[in-house]
Amino acid sequence: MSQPAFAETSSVPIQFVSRSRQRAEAPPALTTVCSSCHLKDLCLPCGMSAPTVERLDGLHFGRRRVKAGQPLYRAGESFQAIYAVRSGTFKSTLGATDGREQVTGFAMAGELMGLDGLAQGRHPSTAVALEDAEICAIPYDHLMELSADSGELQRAVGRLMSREIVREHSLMMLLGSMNAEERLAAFLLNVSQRMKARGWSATEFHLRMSRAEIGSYLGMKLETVSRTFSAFVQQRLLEVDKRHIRILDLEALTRTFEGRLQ
Amino acid sequence: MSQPAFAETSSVPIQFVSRSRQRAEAPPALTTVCSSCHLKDLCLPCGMSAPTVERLDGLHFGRRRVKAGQPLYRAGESFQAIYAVRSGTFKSTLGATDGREQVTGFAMAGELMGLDGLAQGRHPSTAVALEDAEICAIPYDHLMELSADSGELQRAVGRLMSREIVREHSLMMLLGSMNAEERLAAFLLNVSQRMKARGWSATEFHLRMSRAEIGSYLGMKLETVSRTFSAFVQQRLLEVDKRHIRILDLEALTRTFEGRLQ
DNA sequence: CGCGACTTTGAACACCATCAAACCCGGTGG
DNA sequence: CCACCGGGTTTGATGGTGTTCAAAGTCGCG
Repeated sequence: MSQPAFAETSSVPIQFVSRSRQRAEAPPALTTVCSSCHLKDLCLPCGMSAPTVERLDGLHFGRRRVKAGQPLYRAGESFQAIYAVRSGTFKSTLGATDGREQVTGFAMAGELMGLDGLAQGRHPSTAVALEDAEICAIPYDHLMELSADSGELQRAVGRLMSREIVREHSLMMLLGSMNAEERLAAFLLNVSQRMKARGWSATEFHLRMSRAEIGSYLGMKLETVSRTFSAFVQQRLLEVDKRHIRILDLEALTRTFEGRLQ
Repeated sequence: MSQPAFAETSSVPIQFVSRSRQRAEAPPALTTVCSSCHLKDLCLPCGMSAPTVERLDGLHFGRRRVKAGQPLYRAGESFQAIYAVRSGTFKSTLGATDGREQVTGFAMAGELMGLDGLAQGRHPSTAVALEDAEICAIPYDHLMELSADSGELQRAVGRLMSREIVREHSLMMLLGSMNAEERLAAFLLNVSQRMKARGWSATEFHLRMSRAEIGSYLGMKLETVSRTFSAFVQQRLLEVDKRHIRILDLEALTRTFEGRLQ
């Protein structure tokens, strides 16, 4: 574990811009307030009352761009902030000492990353952008200070962490008891729902990750992922053109793994 | 994995403090204070300063016995409290609508359960005692109130949840990329470490769970678990008599899955 | 154009699941 | 006392699913 902390991580330093400064002089592009963010119903403020969201505006979010293929943070780095995806897609990976690594999740706009770093004060995982992306860095200390004053905020943060646990539970279920078709169906339906929640089509979308990354996430080899896609095409459940997916029969796809999840 | 250093078990006797504020319907439930609990270095108070632990004493823990085979809580029940195991062993399971269920974890003395219920306000999983057991019920509302006053406590709770996320990450790695021998070796070494942290032998112990439960947890069938045990016996890594395990060669067992985890 | 990264498809094989039988052990009841 | 039962475990034989190895196709890009 020889991880030079910030050496190669980012060319662009995170900028923490206070809200007053922002009003006064800072370029508006670099700071954000939750209350006027278009992602507020998906992201950190989800489910909070308006006054509480305004409280969040006091947070000094730093915005940062991350180029495709670049890491947002790496395993071993000290934990300072959690991250909210503004645009783009990320993968989180856990590395083994023998070089193998496994994808533990994909994050889309409005989703949070880095909650796992809190346990040890260092990130155990690495987050890499799958396309050019933009994030909000939410300083954890500051978030804790704020939530000490607000029960609602405190609870919301707890719920977010709990939701992450629940998410991983379903993934364990998937990895522990589903076959290849069920796994891929579950994955596609999950992506479909998340696309829909973001106002995109639930039945036609572009995957940002490679077959190998999907396979790593689902616990199967890239060849098996590819074969399973082909099988779905043959069954007329999907149309697939490389990473472009069109779901032809959502119900049948759902039936493929019905009763297996939740 | 995260193993807090083990401190003296024998010394401090458990103190039960009866409280005047007790609900009418409640049985003469005993309450417990964290500061004098023999599990305090493993459990909720782990890593907290003495003053903060004393703050925790203000929590009205309910103690409860759970008989072998009985549920502590069931999927679907409303979430009120998180639970700390005082004695005994539990399994957490996630059920599928088709009746299949999967074990998502085992909890031993000092470990917490139920954190996943916070997300939706109901427990998504069921916790069942594998032997006669005793737990502390930690009312979540009350815990939140307390932690609003104490940054340290607030952080500790956050760390606990994060640790759960990290734990599940390792399990995903296991389920996603290990073969049968690696999985069982990882499981046995994990149990071994947890036994050791509780002052028991790291090399000889009694498993509380069946082959089927181990299999469910590790994503394999009970027959495969059994065969893998036999293979380890043949390799002179273990002695196995039903659920009684003696590890003969800890290093070799470690080598079996070296580099795969973390 | 040609290279590299990614994807698809085929063929053979390995590993684990499945089905089946036997065993062990404690508990119950004739 | 023994027979019987049920739950859990072990072991064998067989087959299926997904992996592995290999080759060829596609696409973007310098």
